Amino acid sequence: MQALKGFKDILPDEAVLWQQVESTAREVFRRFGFEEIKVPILEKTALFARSIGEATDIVEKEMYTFTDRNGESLTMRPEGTATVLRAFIEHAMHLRRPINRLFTVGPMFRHERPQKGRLRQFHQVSVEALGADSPRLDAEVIAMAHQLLVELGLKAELQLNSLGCPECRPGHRQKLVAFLNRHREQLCQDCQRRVESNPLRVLDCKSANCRQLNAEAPAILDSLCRPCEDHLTLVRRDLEALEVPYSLNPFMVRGLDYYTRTTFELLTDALGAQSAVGAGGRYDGLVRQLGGPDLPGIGFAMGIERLVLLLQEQNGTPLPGPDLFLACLGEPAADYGFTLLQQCRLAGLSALMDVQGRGLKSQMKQADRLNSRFVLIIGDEELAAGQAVLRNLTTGEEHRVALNDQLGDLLQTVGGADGAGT
RNA sequence: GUGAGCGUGGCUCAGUUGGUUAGAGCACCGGGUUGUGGCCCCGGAGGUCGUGGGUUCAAGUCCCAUCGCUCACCCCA
Repeated sequence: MQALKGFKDILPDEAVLWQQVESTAREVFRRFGFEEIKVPILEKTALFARSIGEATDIVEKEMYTFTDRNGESLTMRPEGTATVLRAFIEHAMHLRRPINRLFTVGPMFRHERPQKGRLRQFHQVSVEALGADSPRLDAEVIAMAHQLLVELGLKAELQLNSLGCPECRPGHRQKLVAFLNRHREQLCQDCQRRVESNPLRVLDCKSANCRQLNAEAPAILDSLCRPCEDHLTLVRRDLEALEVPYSLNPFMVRGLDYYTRTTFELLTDALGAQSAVGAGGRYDGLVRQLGGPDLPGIGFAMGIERLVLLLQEQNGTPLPGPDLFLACLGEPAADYGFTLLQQCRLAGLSALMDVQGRGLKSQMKQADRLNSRFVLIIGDEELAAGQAVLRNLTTGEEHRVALNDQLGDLLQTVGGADGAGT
């Protein structure tokens, strides 16, 4: 038996990095006033079809969709925004406060061919700011995404674009399709197909020919209506004021249909073909489209696997070991040690001892392999004397501590050292 | 869905033109030190060579099929 293709076990060495990503995200988001919301991973299929777009690849061929015992079509969420918005609408959260700043963390599912940094079950931290169309909110959200990467010690390039709105986008699309059709023979196979299915995607093509042609293609930025243009200008002004570095990429496109105006991606060159560690944008018509009030919103998602891969490439973080290992010699000492072990744990220490009756040398070796900070050696003599030998495995220093009910010496030394030297 | 590469102990890999009991390093266990870890030395355990079939006196090695993994395309976090 083995895990399904594209599904992965996260072993302890790697789980440590996940904890680092998640706790850093929670801390940064907290400072920006974002609150956690926990939502189901299973929804009615229609929710995703309506929000992401019927004609997108995700909906057409990548969703884990099945019929449940009641005959209803259900889908394992392929992204986070639709679900959070459903919850937002269902609980009338817009009445709770004027702007809801929400985030959620958890698994997403897409039936794609697995690749480096891309799994069928992957995990995202997903952020949504709902209730205002102010460009300042865009800047705030983008700055927060940027800050999370900074605090994880990761470098990524922030690219910004605007996709316009229902007012100006159709005009641009028309101009673009006309242009592409005029130069159809110069496009690659894929792009010839894209002209029909998703003309914007042509702008994002990596083939040299297409890129060259794209440089002359009508840019969305030139077709923006006045309000959209002003919006972008103000977002840029705020990002500059906050000293968040970015570059404008007029060719950036999003895979989901619901985006309007501001879109952005956080890109790295360290993950092979999977260059995006995070991406997001504004989705002003989406809440209404899902049957809620006509409220604007902006959000982004970061891929946890991709962040962890980046962390792994940067440092080799050793697993933190226990605070204390009890090395006991003989049964009386082991019996005493076992109760002492419990006292240590109740007092807040991470503590372990051998349960297989092994020799001292072997126990010392175990303690070393576990990366334990201290070892307390207890034999018959120590029991009789009411004193045990406490050895610091980092420095090799030893001294005797009293074995009494208070454990004062022991807790002060081990607890007080607070991870130093490990 | 398309293309390419790779499957040998827990991990990383070696294995000559097919030729005896399939090796190494790391990790694991024991001993050298019967009460002291890391370094060193000695020993041990652990492998249906992904799976099935075929060719051959003989297959880890050649052929076919199949499964799995990886990378890339598509698309995307």
